[in-house]
Amino acid sequence: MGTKTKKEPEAAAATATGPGAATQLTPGARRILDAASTLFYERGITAVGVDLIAKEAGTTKKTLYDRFGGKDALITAYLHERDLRWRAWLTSWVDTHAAGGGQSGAGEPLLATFDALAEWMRQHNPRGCGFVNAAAELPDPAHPARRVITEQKRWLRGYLYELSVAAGAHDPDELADGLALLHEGAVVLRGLSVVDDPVGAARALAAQTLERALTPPCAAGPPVADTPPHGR
Amino acid sequence: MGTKTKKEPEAAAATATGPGAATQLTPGARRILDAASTLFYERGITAVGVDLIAKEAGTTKKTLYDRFGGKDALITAYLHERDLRWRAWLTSWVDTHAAGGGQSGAGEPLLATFDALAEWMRQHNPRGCGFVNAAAELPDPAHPARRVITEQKRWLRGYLYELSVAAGAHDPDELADGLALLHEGAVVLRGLSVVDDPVGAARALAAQTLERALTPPCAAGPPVADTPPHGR
DNA sequence: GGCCAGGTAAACCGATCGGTCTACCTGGCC
DNA sequence: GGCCAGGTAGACCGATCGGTTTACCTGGCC
Repeated sequence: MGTKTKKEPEAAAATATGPGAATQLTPGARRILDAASTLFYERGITAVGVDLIAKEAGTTKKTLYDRFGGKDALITAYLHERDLRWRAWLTSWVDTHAAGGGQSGAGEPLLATFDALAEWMRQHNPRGCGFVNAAAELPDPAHPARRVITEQKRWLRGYLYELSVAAGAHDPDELADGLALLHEGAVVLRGLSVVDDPVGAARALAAQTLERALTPPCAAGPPVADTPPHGR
Repeated sequence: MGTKTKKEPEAAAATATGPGAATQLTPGARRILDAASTLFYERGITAVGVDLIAKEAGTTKKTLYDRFGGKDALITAYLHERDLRWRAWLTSWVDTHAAGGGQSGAGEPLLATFDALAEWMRQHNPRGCGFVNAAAELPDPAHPARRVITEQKRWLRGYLYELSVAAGAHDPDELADGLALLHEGAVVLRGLSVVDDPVGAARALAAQTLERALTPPCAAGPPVADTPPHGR
């Protein structure tokens, strides 16, 4: 094989590396990724074939394989970009909606994350969390997209932890875990018509939790044993 | 198309109707359903083909189609049986572990549901909730298995509601919603290595919530506005 | 003009998909 | 013995899967 310029699909850079790498894409690649994002989320990853993606994007499989290298890389790119969008959405929402004078105190940014989630889901989330769905369809732990999925969840927990510390929680780890639980639960229960307003319920429960987590531990906390019967 | 005895795959009864219908199955059908359950859960529904299921069960596709009628019905039967197992597990656990003198009061049965969940997942749940995963792979709302999925979630919420009423919660609806949220969140976050002990965290948060939900509303509740900024 | 990245069009590959079919064997029941 | 449900074995169907290949067109840049 000569030293020609072929080989190594360039968009592979968008799959695993730099944050802004997903921005500059060939027009064809852009349409492919957009089409793939919609189809993967709405119909499922394994249920959507590359032929359909290419057709829907108005291109051919050739372009798809030239730009992305394969379906797995395209899946990874889809999740990566979705992750970037969600992070940007959440942080900018929190920055704008909780920066001013929140009347409910230091926990305002943490509560705002639930409002951001509600609006995000209202706009583009009728089928639950794209990452949880993807994880369901990609059992292989070695699949490159798995890293993107776990990173997304880990980032949210980390973000909630930062906000918890900033809010002055006396156990930011516990608070972040609890709020992460509520986030995931709300996303899952939405779409499955079992709870009327899952995000609202999660926010209400979060407000209760916050109230307790932000008051000094000596204030009103009864000395209940918080260790479950079977320990650990 | 005479009036012969062919037609109408019998196991279709196990897909949509009666609760105990899944019990009496042909030996071959039993092996097929067992194999399908394992494969569907561990590798994903769309990723597993009927050929593999038949081979793994030591039968042929002929038997599979004779007994179940098609892949969709087999999927439905898989979810239905898993649902039955989970309900039996949860209720029997709560009955045996919370019937006696729970020292933490009337909320004991509700807390016990989290212990039941923890043990259930420890035994057979490395890949998250089979129903959530299935929902991710079956976008079509008309798919027969969707009914089983939503029924499973609805049942859990209903069960939590009953226990909440029995515990004397002054807002059993709100409590059931909150606990359902924690259940789902715990199941999702397990397997995605982001929180050390999701079920434990959920249980701890549930204990806090219970404490508040079971005390009279006039006790210590500050009159904070529980309406989010943007209402609803 | 030459070069080349980017793209379109379409044939092609082996494998697998869900599903059907014929043929034959077995054991129990009437 | 006849009948039949249940099962095994395996060929077969059209469609689609992920992926590769050849050929040709286009516009910009040197």
